[in-house]
Amino acid sequence: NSNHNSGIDPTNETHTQMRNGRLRVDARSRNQLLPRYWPRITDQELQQISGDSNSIIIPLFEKMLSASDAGRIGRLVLPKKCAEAYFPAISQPEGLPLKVQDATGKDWVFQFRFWPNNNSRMYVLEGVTPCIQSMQLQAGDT
DNA sequence: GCTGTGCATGACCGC
DNA sequence: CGGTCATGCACAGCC
Repeated sequence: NSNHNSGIDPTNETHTQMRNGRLRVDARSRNQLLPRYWPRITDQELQQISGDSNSIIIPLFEKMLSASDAGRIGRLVLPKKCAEAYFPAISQPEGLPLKVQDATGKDWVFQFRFWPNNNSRMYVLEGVTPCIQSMQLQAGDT
């Protein structure tokens, strides 16, 4: 778990909630992300995901899928701060292919890229349709 | 037509 | 009121 981070005050609210196994909010997420993207996975769910592996899994962010995320376009919009905090830095719009592993150990490859948007960027994952269909994800799912 | 790509637009929300 | 992001939409290829 993330308690190895010495910056966490053991008496604060986040820690208490984690001890109760009810709500986990990683300290870095609290600092950088809007509350709507805070990971809300429970310790119990996290333990189920990690299974028997020796991996330490640190929740970074969660997103509720929009209709267009889960639709047929196959593109999932990434919240900008989430992408820039936790994904590789990309300087070209074409971005990078990202290989990611789901909780069952299955590998997926998504293209992590961005579009120019006003004077900023919109980050997206392309090629998510196989994953979304395989997991039968719908709008509103996390 | 239809479908995918690349961006534009505008509602919405946090400040 | 400025930035974000869900979705609109024009354009290009293709059938």
